[in-house]
Amino acid sequence: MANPAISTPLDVHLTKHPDSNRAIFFSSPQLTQLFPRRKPLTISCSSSKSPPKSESEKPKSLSEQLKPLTATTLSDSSSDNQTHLLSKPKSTWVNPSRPKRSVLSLQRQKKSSHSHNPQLRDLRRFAQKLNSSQDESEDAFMAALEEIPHPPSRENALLILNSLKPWQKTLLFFNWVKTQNSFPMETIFYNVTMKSLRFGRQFQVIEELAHEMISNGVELDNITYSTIITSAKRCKLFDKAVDWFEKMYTTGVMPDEVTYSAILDVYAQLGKVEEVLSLYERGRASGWKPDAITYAVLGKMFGEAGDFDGIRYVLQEMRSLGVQPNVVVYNTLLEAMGKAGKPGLARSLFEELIESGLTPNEKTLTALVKIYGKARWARDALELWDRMRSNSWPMDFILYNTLLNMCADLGLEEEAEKLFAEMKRSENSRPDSWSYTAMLNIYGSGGNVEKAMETFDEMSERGVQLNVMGTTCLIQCLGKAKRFDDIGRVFNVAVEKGVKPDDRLCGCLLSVVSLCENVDDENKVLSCLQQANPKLDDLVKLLQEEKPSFEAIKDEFRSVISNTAVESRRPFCNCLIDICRNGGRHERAHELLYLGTLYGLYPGLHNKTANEWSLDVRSLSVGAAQTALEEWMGTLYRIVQRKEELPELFSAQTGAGSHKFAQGMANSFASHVKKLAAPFRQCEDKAGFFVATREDLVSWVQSKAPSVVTV
DNA sequence: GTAGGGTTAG
Repeated sequence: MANPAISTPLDVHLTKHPDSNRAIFFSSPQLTQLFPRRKPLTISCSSSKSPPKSESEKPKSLSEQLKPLTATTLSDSSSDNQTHLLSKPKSTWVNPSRPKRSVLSLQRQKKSSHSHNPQLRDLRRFAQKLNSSQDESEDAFMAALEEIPHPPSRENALLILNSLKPWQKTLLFFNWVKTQNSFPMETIFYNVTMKSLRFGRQFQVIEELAHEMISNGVELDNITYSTIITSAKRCKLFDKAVDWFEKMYTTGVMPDEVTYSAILDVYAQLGKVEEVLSLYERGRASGWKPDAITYAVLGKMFGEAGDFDGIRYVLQEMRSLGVQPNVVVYNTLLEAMGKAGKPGLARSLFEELIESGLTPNEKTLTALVKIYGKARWARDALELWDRMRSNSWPMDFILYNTLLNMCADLGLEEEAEKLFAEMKRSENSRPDSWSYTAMLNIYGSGGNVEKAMETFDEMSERGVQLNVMGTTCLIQCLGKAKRFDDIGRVFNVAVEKGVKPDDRLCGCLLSVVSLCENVDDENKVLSCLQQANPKLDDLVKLLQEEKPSFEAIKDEFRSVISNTAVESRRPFCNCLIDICRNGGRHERAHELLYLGTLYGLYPGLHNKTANEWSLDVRSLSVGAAQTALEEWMGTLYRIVQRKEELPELFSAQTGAGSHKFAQGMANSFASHVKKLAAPFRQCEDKAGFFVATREDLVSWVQSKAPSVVTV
């Protein structure tokens, strides 16, 4: 029976794009030729058709105009009004003789400038007093209001309203001013109050105020609408944000660029890329020259989608319009490059930022450090680190922690220790739970069990909260050192401190089970697993029994796997296979590999072309890889015997392991190949790549008894 | 937090 949870697609091969392109965007038009054009978007604009005269003269509401764009979208490619948005941004769909109706006002709403208030200091101080009052009750606040130093004139009231927080106090003051009846409540009072409510994520109250404005005939302006829209956005009420955006058109208020880019961000966060682009294009066609913030919104959207072509498009648009990115835009685009897997282009973009005379901030550097760490670009990471110090670029504790994580990614233990000590000495960047976790990760993956345990003890002494990732790193490290008693202790401390075991921790316990050499140790670890995930523990015990039928295993396996986070499913299966092999249950290991394959945990394990069949075991554990090799050799043996057609070349890939601490998968695989006397040879120029020719394979089959290769 | 839009960590 198909289990929907099991058929969830797995992201198996985290394809890396090891680009090292140093081309700089704003100065290299050739770069555009290196990449394929983005798939053109098609758009059907009902409003761009030539409508009958009478209808074209009738003003169409902007909401109506936008509808085909935002709601019915852009899929109707049969329309002859289709436009290739991205490949031809300034295309012919705007008929100059009949200019399209504007979708936004090119003039940004002006803010009133307030004149100097001689009572400013008094009023500020009074507002501070209201803010800092310990008694949060309404009565206390109302009593404190009695002491207002000057009468609440329009200007005075506005000044106080602007300085109040949190939102409860702002709202109380706003309502109090209303009861004073000294002057009519204008839009600006609502706007200021709504802003405070937005900090408190009080969308419902904001909406009530908006309705009050409507019923009292107070004008809602662009500032009101943009505040409402961004409040809804912050509360993830995207439907509400869109509703209010449409409401402004129907009530005849034209958005300016601030409101417009706010709504672009709403659609961007909804992942509605095509809608964002059509709105963007409509704005452009109205004569809008977007500012850097708009491009930050677009850049982030493409980054979230991992859409490198889209990021490139953003850069091209900015360049062609002469919009100079600011640091925030660069930061967003750097993040986006990271998510699109383009470390080389991120590096170029960073150099461009420097050349443009901007100074990177903490977020810039955090983004880049993270990218270099994940790409395992040690040289670039260390070079960047040097530059950070020599230029005294700003640091904060997130950047410190990101640097520590980078050290973990690159296996830079000494550098991490220096950094960690520096954090301890610092004023504002004391090591927190993240920092300690990074250290546990570094010591754990480096196999430095003594220091990992010292770190663990230090955390207890300093009252730093242990989290599930730290626990996992520690247990993994203790497992490799075969310190099974300590595993039980660490596990119990973690649970006592409120750590909730997740699937990664269970996978880690499972991998430790596979390292145990006797039943005593195994039971120590299994008792942890029993607490963390009883069903998984049951499955391990079932696999160790003599009797269970394949059907029984299949049922239990499916039940466990379907309740497991997608990214932990393959690791679970790998460990279960290892446990079976270690216990001498090879047949059961083959059954598990079969089940894993059946449930889609090993896509891409086998690849066939006319000339080459290959086995890719890079995402398997050592035991699972051996099982897969045996299985494959058995299959090939039978195919040779049946004299079926074979390709010229056979290959197996173990990967060379770019990580400093990566297990020697290639070595184990090589020795297993030798044990089977299989005809695979590791390529001298390509580590982790094994090949055999058809001739090798056929002569090997002819020289072997079936029992050698079949399990 | 100068009435409104955009950016940092397993």
